Amino acid sequence: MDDSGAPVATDFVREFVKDDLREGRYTRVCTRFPPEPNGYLHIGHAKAFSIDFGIAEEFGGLCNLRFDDTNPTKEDVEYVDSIKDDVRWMGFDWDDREYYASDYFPQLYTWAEQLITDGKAYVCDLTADEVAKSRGTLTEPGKASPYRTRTVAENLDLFRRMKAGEFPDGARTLRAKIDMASPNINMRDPVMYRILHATHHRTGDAWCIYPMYDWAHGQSDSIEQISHSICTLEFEIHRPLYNWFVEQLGIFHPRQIEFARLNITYTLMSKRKLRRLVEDGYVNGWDDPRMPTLSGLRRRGYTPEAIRSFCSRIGVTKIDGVVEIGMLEDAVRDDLNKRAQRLMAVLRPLKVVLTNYPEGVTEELDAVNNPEDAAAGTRKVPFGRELHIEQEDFREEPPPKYFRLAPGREVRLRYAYFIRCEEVVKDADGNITELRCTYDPATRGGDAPDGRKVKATLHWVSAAHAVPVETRQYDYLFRVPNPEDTPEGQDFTMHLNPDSLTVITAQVEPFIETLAPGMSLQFERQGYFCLDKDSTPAHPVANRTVSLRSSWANIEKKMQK
RNA sequence: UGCCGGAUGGCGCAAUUGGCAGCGCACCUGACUCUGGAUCAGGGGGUUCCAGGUUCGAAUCCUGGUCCGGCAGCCA
Repeated sequence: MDDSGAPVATDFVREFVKDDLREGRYTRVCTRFPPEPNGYLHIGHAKAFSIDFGIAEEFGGLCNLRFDDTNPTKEDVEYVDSIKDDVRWMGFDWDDREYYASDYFPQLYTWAEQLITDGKAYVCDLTADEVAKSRGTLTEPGKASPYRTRTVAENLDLFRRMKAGEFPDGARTLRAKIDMASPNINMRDPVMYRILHATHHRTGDAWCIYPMYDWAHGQSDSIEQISHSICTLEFEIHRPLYNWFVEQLGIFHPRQIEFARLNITYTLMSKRKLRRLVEDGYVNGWDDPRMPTLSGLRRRGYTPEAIRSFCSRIGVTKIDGVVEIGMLEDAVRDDLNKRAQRLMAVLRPLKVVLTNYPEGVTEELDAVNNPEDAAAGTRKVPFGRELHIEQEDFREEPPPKYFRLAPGREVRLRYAYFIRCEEVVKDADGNITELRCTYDPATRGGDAPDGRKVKATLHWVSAAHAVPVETRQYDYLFRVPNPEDTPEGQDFTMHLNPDSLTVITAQVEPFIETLAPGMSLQFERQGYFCLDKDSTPAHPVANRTVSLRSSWANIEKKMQK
């Protein structure tokens, strides 16, 4: 139970940790988030580090940030910087415990020599192709490398010369001597070191041999005294290998627990494929608001609270499933509803002239900033004779259940007056260009003293005061729930949604000019927006985070069927 | 065909470890409302993968099967 008496969410990982503590396998909890700096973090990583940091915090332990930077050909400081920004933005703190697997290269090297000395590792001269062939298959055992029986002295000598740079890339590897017949292919003498004459973003040219992930990861955890090494399902089959290494070395033994990675409909969660979208120009960078990256979601207007809430709602299991994107959208709406500054913005303007309203007069009307938060106060909205309303808020021939404006009908303009549509003005082609309406001065503020009701309240903006704002309306990046499902010979790009971005210049009440970029907004009756980083006072730009729920949209959809 | 793992309403998860299968999202109905939003009240939807077994009683234990995912990088 927490302070409110509500049960604290638990899951199988937390239960394991609890058991370990109770049974004394570990005396304190230490976890880590171990990204490779080869791309930007996405919401799947947010799930992972919410578990890592969350569990550490709940059990009074610590969570380290460690960069698994063992492959210099794919990594870059740009990525380490973005990763730190994203984790911090999400509200997690690793204090000074910022570690790098590359810091452990010397220790790893020493341990490798120890395994050689113990006869548990050897230098192999087979090519990559030959290793692949001799590894066997899923159903047949592998064949021993002809170099498997080299003497300790020869192995040591060769390994030192590998390190000294005497051999070209790929010429030799250091391999663990385990079991070529193991049913677990990871145990068939896995490669520990490869020769790579590449400059590392941190260690420069100090090394020309680099540890494989499988050799580096478990020992890195061990060095940091990680009690619970929480990772995704695909590493489950590697666990016996990690255990083997720490046992041979006789060092601290972390417990690895695997959970299912996050999948969400209508998007992708693979760093490789996301990079492809960026590099081939399908999106405008890693922080494109259509991307499921944390930087993209941030720019889109998602808040850390919304993402954390989503992560806790989806839970942690070993079931490899797919979360409907509606869950994520519900989490942002829920959060933004409580915090977003309300504004009126007309996306597709329809001119309204109030024929009985004096010309050249401007009134200032009071509007509530956030009905969910009285502390947010009110603001003034200018009102005049000529207004814009939303095109879709008028129908010359209203269908059943359509409550909005129509000829002869009366509706309320939010925070303003009741108006009645008296005349529809059309151009030569029959397009509606203007509505001529009358207003009822007695309804100022939005209430009728005689108690009469209207069925609809419309948002509006004064034509004389409207500020043009570029709005970017985003739709799903893919047209299908599972973009990875493609016919033979095709790839996920075939499912890209050509309409994932629609730019519309909206007419917005002038209050928007006082707001800072990044602030959460709601354009009433439309959706949640936030001011983009491209926004300037002269040219405001707003991204649509997510539309508002709309029961009218559902009714319309059903009527079409 | 080998090994590892998984299976509970459409989706995500629970079920005090053998005791009336619940919750969130989605969906539907109604109330309320100056956002067709929010809120509130209610509703539909389950062969708990299948078949046997143990038991007064099985989502849970046992046996056998089915289906799905992962693993054959000098990637992580």
